[in-house]
Amino acid sequence: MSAEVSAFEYRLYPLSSLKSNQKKPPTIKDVAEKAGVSVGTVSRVLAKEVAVKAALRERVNQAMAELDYRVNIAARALRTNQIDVIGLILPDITNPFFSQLAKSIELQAVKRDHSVMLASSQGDSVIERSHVRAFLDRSVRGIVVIAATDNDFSESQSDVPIVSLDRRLGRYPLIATDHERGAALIADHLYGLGHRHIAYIAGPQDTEVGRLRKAGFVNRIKHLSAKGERVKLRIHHGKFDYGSGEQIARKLLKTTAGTQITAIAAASDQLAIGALRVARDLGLQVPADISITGFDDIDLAALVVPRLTTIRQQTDLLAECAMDMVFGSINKSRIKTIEGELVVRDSTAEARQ
Amino acid sequence: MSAEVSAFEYRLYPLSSLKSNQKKPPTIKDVAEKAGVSVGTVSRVLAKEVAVKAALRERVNQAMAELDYRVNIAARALRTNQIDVIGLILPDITNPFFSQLAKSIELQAVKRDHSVMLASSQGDSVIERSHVRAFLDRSVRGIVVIAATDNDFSESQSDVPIVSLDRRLGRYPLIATDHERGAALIADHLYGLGHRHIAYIAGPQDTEVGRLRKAGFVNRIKHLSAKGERVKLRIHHGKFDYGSGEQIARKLLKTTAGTQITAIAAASDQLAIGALRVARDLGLQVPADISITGFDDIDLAALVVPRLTTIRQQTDLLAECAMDMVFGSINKSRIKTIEGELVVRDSTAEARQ
DNA sequence: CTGAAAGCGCTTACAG
DNA sequence: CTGAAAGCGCTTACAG
Repeated sequence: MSAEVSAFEYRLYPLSSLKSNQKKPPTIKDVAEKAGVSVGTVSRVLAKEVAVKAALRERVNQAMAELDYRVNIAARALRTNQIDVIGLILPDITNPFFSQLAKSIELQAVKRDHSVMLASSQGDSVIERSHVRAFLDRSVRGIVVIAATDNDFSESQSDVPIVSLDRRLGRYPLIATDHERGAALIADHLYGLGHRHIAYIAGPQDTEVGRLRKAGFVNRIKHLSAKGERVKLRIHHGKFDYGSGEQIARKLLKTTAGTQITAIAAASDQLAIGALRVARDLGLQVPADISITGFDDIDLAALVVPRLTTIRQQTDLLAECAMDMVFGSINKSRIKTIEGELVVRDSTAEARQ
Repeated sequence: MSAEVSAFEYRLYPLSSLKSNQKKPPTIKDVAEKAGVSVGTVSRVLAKEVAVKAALRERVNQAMAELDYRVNIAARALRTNQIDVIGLILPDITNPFFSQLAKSIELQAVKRDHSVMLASSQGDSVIERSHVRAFLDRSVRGIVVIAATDNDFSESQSDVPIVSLDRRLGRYPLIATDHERGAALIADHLYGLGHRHIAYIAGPQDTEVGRLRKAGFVNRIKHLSAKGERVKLRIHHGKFDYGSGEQIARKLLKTTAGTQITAIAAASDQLAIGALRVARDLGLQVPADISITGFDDIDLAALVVPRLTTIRQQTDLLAECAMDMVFGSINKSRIKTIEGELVVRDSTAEARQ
């Protein structure tokens, strides 16, 4: 009895149909049959080749519509060694600036009928390297990487275009904001407001970004110092995150030397926001007692209290240039620089006396 | 003369080698030859099948190492109708809570040797739908979606597991925080601090999350009202973003009724942070004059001034459960709920008299 | 346990 | 302009 039941059930749901109880999706062959043409012709219609007679094209399109045909991407990839995917590698999607960049990249990719694969390096260039290889294995159309750290990374010669964005990867082309000049704009701004005791919270010096922003700021301050009033500049180093900002600002503002400081220039908005929070904790008014500046202009910069004076990076433009370079000619230039823009908000004011 | 030169150049760089001047990557066939076995055996070693003699396995592994062999993913995908990719669809990667979730998902995927493809729906369920189809076309291993809005979405029956995370997609299984209970915890907290004039800033009511959090909060307040002191509750509706919080709080606090309010409970941290900023603009001290609460516990919640009292969502656990469900048995439960946790920080205090 | 062979669904020279 | 056919690099019954 029980055997009978189970046999009956088996008849109803044979194993093969359990695993996939929908019919197999139609292939190019089905379309060809239905339209009464060869598979080659279907493929040509698919590829939007012009050299197909309108009548045939029409029949093929109709057949595809009727069958709800969808091209098999794996088969195409196997033939062409290429898929419509852009690989994006970044240190941490949680970083608001990177997530803005990721959004822009995705937008650009969709605009070109591509998808994006996302991989986090967690700031580790070994992981980063393995992600690059993995993307290459997948025959992606191109790879965009926001590099973890400086390194001499270089994959064995490959057809796949690799470009770095914001933070340089090895000798690959780079699209980035002019960090040096942006930092100089901040220096000018603070100097113009009469600040002569300034602390600079630098980003990590094992990244080009960190070094460039610091150099841009410091050199500009030196320049101004040389031809005008002298500036006392203290420099501290951290990462780019909130925590570093908090930690460094706390240490800084508690020293006696720290009490003389009238402005803190931070190498990133996150650092600046961390500093903002410390200032508040210590009962300092921003900007009345102390001015604070950032870099990046993440969404949050306009929302913190007080709103942050910073350098705006044009993420949309950066992403667009990166993708242009991926899809563009072979003759890629080494580096493409985008201007940052000084955005003056409420966190800076004239230096207190 | 010029013809000669060009012929010479052509000889040096025939077109085919210009396009790809690296040698073709080795295939399973090359490995088989080198190891002196059949391609079938190589494939079996690749698949880590145990039923391969150690001696052969050894030879194959050696050959693969020497040739630096890498499996062709497209070919495998064509055969198996499956790739080691998880599709992740979310409304906006820029939303800090979603980006935290995305990070956790990617971590989980890597742990299972999968990659993630990212697609933004921009809160539009038509785009969302097309992304689902696109992922299905790619034969991804599974799809995780943070739904744009409520809708009765349902793809034609498919082998590919689809699960929704945080925000429900159609009738697909959902992994989410217990929003209702979380909101009730906030209600208890505020009531316990003596707040009797409360404003609730609700999230969009065309999302289940928005409705559940509101219901959880409102019902709990009603319950407390019924058996204790009465609470005056005002409800306003917005989106989940900073801007809505700012806008609603501003309107709210400027009314005469608004001045009686001693607490604002917001349906998200972003709304709460927007409200925080308005309170500050209007010269209100938080929490002395007014308490403000959020929901999510994004990184930022612990960094704003004052630090935000909120409900912590366990993003790692949410992501893990979602991936367990993707990779898990066929017998998926409709819904899996994770507890939220009340995190009391500095933005709430006893109600002013 | 292993090999020979079929076949996944496309694209693309090659003829005509 | 179109068709017939080869082949991309794998996996997997099927024998043995």
